[in-house]
Amino acid sequence: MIKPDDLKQSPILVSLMQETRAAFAERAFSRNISTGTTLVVEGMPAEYCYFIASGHFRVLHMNPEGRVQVIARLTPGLPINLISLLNKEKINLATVEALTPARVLILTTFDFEYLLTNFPDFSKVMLYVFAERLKNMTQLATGLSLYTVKARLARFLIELADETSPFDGWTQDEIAAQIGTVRDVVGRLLREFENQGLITRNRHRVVLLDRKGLTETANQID
Amino acid sequence: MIKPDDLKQSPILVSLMQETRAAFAERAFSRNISTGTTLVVEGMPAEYCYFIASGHFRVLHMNPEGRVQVIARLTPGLPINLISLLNKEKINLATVEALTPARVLILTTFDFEYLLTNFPDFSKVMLYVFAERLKNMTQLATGLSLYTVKARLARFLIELADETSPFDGWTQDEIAAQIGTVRDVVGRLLREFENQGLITRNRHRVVLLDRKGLTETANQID
DNA sequence: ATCGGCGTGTGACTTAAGTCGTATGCAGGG
DNA sequence: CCCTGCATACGACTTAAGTCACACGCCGAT
Repeated sequence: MIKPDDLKQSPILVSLMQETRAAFAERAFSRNISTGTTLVVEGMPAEYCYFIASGHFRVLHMNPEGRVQVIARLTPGLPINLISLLNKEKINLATVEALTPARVLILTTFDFEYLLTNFPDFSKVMLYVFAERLKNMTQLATGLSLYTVKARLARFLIELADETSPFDGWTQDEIAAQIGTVRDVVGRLLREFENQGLITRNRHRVVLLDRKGLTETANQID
Repeated sequence: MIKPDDLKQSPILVSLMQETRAAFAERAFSRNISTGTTLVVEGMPAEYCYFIASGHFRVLHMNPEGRVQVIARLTPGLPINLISLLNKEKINLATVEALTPARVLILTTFDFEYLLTNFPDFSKVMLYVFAERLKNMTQLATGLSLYTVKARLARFLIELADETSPFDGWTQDEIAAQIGTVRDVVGRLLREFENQGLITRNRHRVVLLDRKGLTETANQID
């Protein structure tokens, strides 16, 4: 059983009205997730949506070859699989995996729709969340199309450095899946950046040395 | 002055409640747009949002080189620039151009937010619109990252053939901007498809000959 | 009819990025 | 301690895709 006040932990749900949180808490149940668990599988019928109580997730697509593109990384508070529920086919549109131990609050499709229709502030908050995600997706798409891998990696490193809660499970494979390339290329470019004195690396952790220089390569087109 | 019943023309706004449409009509004003007009400029302060009464638009990004990536094509009923208004920086996140003569209904930021807070069905409808767009954006991004230009073009042609209201202003440049490549490459591949007997072309119009064959190349990874 | 602009056709060349093979290094479990 | 499994390092090779140069054809405006 979930207590309404527990939901105040969530940076998203906290902005709901008291009664909305109560209705949410009444219907949701919670579940613990261990690292690496696949919470949602693309192509399967969509039955639930989730709200992250704690932990990190990644949303991804895979092509027939097995190459992966990460669509989004989700942090506590954010919803999972809403879009699948809102699309009338009700099929999971992407795969979602836990990157850390995590806990999620689960709603059935039915309860989710109930909240949506009866608690206006709920759908309004979701709208803001979607706007944010749409912005990120746009950046991802335009990055992939209009900038080189080098520029995308430079951007990624800068954003990473600015992150408030640094996640440090970044393997080269992870980075590659994030910026839309393969491991080998990431390795090569990191070496190149290191030789140029833009970064240093010790123990799988990248440290920016020359932020301005990196910003330049992030905008380079040649 | 806009009459509430006019809004029933819009495939999106028609699903609002009578009173919501009335409130919308009371606040919106309308404007005619000629082909090629840039309605929204990326980077400028976001002051209005728009709802398409008639006509087609494209949403795009441009890199410093001038290469263009189309993010979305918008048809009657769909909103324009909502995401920019919902993001707290209130800066236009992309550029929007009219592809045909068009008419739009305009709301100020203030009125938009007013409708959002006071008419729950309004925000709920927008949520569905966003879900759809998020789905499209995801497809765009994963296509760019995980599939070849050839596969993307094949997909594009198939979708185009399935379109209900065929838009026929498709130059090779337009197609290129849509699928994330350049004119030359589109031309080359169309020729190749034609030689393989997958399509024919007469007078700037592409006709599918072998849908199954095209579907195959759409999924090819080699 | 002539002109000029736009969209297109087409080959030759360049290059960013992906692929492959093999080597090294570190870390945890038995 | 030694395996075994992951993550990384790095050079050689391949290729998809972008770039360049130039020619052609169509259409609307003068």
